[in-house]
Amino acid sequence: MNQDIRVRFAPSPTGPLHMGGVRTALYNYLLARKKGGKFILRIEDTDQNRFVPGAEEYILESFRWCGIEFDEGVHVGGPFGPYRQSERKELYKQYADQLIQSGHAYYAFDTADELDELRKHYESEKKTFTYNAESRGQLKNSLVISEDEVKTWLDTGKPYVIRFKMPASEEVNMQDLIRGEVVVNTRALDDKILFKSDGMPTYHLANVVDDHLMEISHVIRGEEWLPSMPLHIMLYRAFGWNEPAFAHLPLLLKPDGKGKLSKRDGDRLGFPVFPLEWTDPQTGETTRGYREDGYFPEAFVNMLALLGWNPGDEREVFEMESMAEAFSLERVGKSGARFDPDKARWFNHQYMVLKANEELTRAFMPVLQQKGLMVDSEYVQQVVGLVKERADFVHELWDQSSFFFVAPDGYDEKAVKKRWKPDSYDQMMELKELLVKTEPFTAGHTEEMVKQWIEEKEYGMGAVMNAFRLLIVGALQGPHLFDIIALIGQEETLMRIQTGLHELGRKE
RNA sequence: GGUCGGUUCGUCUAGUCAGGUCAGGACGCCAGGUUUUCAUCCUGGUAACACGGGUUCGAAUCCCGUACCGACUACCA
Repeated sequence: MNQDIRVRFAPSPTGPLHMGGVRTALYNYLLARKKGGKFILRIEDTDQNRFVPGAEEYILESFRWCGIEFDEGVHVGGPFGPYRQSERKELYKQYADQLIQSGHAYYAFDTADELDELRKHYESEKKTFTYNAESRGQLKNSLVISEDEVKTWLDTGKPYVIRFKMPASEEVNMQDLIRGEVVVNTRALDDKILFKSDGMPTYHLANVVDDHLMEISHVIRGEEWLPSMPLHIMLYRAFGWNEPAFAHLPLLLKPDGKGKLSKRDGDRLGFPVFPLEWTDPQTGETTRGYREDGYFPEAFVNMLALLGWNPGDEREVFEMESMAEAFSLERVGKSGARFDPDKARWFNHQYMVLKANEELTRAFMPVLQQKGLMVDSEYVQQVVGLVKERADFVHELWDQSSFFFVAPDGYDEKAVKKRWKPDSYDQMMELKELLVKTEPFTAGHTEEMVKQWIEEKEYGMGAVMNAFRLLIVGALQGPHLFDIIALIGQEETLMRIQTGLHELGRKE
């Protein structure tokens, strides 16, 4: 039984893709990559009322950004298409009919309003209405109505749905790759609608039919689907089809409190919940995304992968390739994983340090241009190399490096108080004289010269260097000072000293 | 309410299937070190087996119960 691995991610285009959904897709993708299988994107748009324009494009763009690629799907095609359920509409009816034929399903003519009414009535008596073996005998369906009348109603176009005839009491034994054996008695289940009165299948039918037709080997999805696994299993059995393997992933939980991670948590705690920025076409409301917040896709994906899965060793920073290599469903945890924004930031920092200066420069150039700075990218690369390990995001680079591009427009008050001493003025004056004649103006050489001079004059290293830094940077921060002056150059260095001398003056 | 699932440091987790290292790593936090500054970095520290029974020489690990948490319970997916 060396069956080919075929997995799918099947979102419904009802809005932006939640990061939990991205993780689900990622695990599917990783398994496919690991096993040399196929990864399929299927759009589950059987609910016409919930269709949101732009959502499908958003989903595609999200995966493109994340570096998650599909072998088959709406956008790339494939031998099992179409991959959009609305385009497969004609397919489903025959399968629903097949189930009616075999006695596993039946027509039901109760209207949504009637059922609502019934539910309310039950609720008022503190009971729960369930459309099941117990109640179906009292309702309007082909199990109680005469065959002739059913035929007449059908012929006259009376709205109907097709429901699954759930056995009254039967143990369903199921195997979940993550949770092991799960047993449910059908008495706790209801006669789920398989085919809606609008002519579309529900998720349950479409999902099972498509997974079968597309020869899906593993259904890997969120834990919220666990309760409907028995129905799906029953469906496979009713059709007489082989069941795929199932794996229900643990939920992504909010950083604080309880419950699954929601958009509101992100708004409340200040982090994105979606991969990309999303603007609601209805309200115009915009929701932030990881991409726009400055996360590297590699970091986002890496962080997500480790939420619920680990390689079994102590590696944490993974590129997609090695992640796929190390991935296995056996190492996916059972319990919900709380999202930690701090750790997400840490992951981004790891990639910041890892990234080539060229790549960071490409990302940083637009920031510089926006500030009206025309700088050589060779120069920026050197700057980035010096400061990247001090930042978590590209947009933090400016704060760490502004003094490489513009002279200080003021001097940090506290720093002045602490480091601009009565001796400083004369010492800096001397330093300027020294630097005028220092040649070549490299980091190594200037450092050598300055340190030698400090020693000869028996000035305090700390006193001189801090005052010097203050004049060059405007504050007591930044990388190695001799690296800074070497980059900005001799002329600029001398100018900044001159300006600083003038601005700060001699302290009495 | 019912059904199903889950429970190791504050957080992500290793260890559980094949009982036996002071329960390991990472994030965060704290302290120290390196440094001309800040940051990075390095070193160290902090801190957990939900609870109660049982089986056993020995239980985070096996069994039972309890508690707590969550998901689901639509002509939504």
